[in-house]
Amino acid sequence: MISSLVDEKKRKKKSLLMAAALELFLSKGSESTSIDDIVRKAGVAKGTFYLYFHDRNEILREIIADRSKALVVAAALSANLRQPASESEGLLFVVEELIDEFTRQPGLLGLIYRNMTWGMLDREARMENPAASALQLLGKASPTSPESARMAYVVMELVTSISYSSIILGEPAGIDVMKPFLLSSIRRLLASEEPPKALEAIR
Amino acid sequence: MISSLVDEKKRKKKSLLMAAALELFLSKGSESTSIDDIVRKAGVAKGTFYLYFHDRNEILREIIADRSKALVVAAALSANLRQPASESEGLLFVVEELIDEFTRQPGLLGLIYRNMTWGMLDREARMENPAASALQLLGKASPTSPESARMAYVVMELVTSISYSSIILGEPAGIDVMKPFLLSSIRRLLASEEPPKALEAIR
Amino acid sequence: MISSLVDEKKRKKKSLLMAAALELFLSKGSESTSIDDIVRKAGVAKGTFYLYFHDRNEILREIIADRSKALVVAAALSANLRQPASESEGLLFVVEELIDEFTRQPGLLGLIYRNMTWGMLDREARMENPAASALQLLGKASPTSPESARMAYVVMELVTSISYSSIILGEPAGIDVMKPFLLSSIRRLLASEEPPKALEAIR
Amino acid sequence: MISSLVDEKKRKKKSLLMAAALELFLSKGSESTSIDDIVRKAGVAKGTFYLYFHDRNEILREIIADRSKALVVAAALSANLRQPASESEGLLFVVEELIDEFTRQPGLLGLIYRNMTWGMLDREARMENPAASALQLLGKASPTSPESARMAYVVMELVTSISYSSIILGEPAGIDVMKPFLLSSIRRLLASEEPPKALEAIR
DNA sequence: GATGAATGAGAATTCATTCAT
DNA sequence: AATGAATGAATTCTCATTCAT
Repeated sequence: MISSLVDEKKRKKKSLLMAAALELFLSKGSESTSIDDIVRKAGVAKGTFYLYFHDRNEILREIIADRSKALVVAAALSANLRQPASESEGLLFVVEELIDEFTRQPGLLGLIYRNMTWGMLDREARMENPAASALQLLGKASPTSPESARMAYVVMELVTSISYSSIILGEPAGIDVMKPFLLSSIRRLLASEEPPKALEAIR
Repeated sequence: MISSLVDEKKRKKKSLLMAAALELFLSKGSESTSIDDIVRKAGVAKGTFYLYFHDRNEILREIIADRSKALVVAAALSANLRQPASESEGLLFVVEELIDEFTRQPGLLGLIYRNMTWGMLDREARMENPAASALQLLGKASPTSPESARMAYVVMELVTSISYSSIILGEPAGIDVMKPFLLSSIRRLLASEEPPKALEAIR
Repeated sequence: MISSLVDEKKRKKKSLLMAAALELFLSKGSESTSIDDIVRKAGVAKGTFYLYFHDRNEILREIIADRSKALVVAAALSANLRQPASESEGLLFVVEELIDEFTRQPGLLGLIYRNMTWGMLDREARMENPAASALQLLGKASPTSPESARMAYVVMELVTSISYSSIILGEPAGIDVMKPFLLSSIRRLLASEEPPKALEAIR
Repeated sequence: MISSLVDEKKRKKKSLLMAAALELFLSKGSESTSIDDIVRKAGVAKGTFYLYFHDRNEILREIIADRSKALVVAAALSANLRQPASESEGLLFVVEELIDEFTRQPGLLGLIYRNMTWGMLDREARMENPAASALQLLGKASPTSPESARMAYVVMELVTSISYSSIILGEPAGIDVMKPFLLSSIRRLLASEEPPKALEAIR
């Protein structure tokens, strides 16, 4: 009872710090955000920060793991609503939702791109693979073979890095141009893995 | 001319600084290399640094542009020796050489991955596209369509990011596993862009 | 009585804290032991510390007084077993036992040397003089004259400081070399106090 | 020429810092003197401190080595003026001068006592022994045997620790009482080492 | 009495940048 | 052009102490 109240408070303070840090990371970049900035924004004392995090990297890692997970979960849920007919189609829907989300939150994309690896998410979520989380959430089984797990990883990396260069840098073209290009590329990548019929279905 | 001698000297000191900085960036990371470290290693005074570079980011950018270019040039030359039969095959050869070079120089890969974008190289080299430089060096024309320029860009991003996660982080598998996987994926990506014959030729 | 039970409990928690602190002081030095370290080791809350001690110096002083007293008591008891024939011989035996104990517990020596003075012990024990405690415990009377009280004090200081430099620093030689040297020096110091003639001669 | 001017300036700045630090160490103790205090008093920027010293301990060590040496040199010179007839008498004169100097500068005594060992001075001065420095300065040879070197060391420790407890703490009596007591004790210590004649000479 | 989350002053240290020589 | 001593703002991190529960 009592302890749960205290625990509640503690969780809140941690969230408070993470929220403040996220906002600053997005607005001025994680590099140029000092712990001083974070505690000032969170309205707590400097020492309090160190009660919850060992150093700036720790809060950064936690935020990225948290946000990435939320991102994938949201994308997977949205994808699911579209009732994909196959594993490939599911992944494709997830990719599309991710691109849209990155477009809406370019700051988050910038934060994630430079500081995360999809492997983090796996470890965090105890999943075999980042795309796997999406697929699991889609109610589908995890990728059936190491081969397709690798393909999912490659797809996720491709989406992230092209989204980054396209949305943030406008290279080699804007996201409006790159999105269909990316989707068709991924379709092609996944195609040969599936029997011709399924391939047709996706297209 | 006297002025050319002076220019020569200036260029030498600049190179000296860049060489020292590169070595340090590779061994201890660009983040934790101070200007003090650089000038000490180069054996020049602190003030001298500011005669040639505005700040640490400038020397970092210059080094990355320089090394990336060298990387692509070397890969393109090696690829050329293998006498590719088509544009696609040429790009594929370049990719293979790049992966090998990244494997030999993981430090350089780490430096480049976090701090460059292939767009930098384009601007620097006044080329439309990173792969374009490779292709130009191969004596082929620049990518014939915007479509294929985009594809080249996508391929380069894919190679860099998967090389990074594979070689540096071992995710989702070692480079020995990922290299063939990556090459076949890229082959598939490029395939549909070419007429069936060319496709055959590459395989 | 209830109050005595409470007192008992209080004393227990205090001892618990002192034991934890002693262990830490010996292993990492008093300077680098924080109150946090102490309470963590003792398994009590931070606030509890302040219920029993005003600050870190207070617990340090108490520990040193406590340990020094124990040291002298033990040395005196051991010395007593050897049935010294005179006050001088008694002191000499105490000295020898002290050196042996310091050799066995160099950590304690380090703690004591930098932070105590034999006067502390006197005040604590309400004795006129540190050696006095030894002598009293030996069942002998307190030093008979201020003169011999001073001599006892000088002897104790000499033993402590030479034990410290010899055992901890190895200067000017190891304790195996310095112990006999020290004992013979002290014998010489005490000698002349006894036979009237010699005493006169010196004065 | 030019470089010597710069060197001169550098030495001056270092001395400036050491002088400021010494004054603060004497007035508020080395423990509670921050680097901030030192640079403020010296009137230089904080970074300047780190140009000359690695940390607070380094400046403390340098100051103590410097002051101890000055102390011994001064004592030895004064002792020399009194034209000692023997090695023992020379050491005795040095001791007396040291006691007087400690009496005049109790702050310095406090600083030295807690933080130095006579061995430091030896190493610093490349002398075999602290007392040796005194004797060397007296124009006498270094202690002739390891035995007498040890005795000199013991004497120096004894003087320092008794001066400390007497002058700073008033234990077991004031320095006016302890000085003659200490001198006669030391005389007794040294006595038996010398042939009767020399003994006479000292008296 | 006991707890431990919260505090915030303060200490050490780094480092890009300037500028007199 | 070249030097390198000096700067001081900025940052990280520690820790004794308080106080509401």
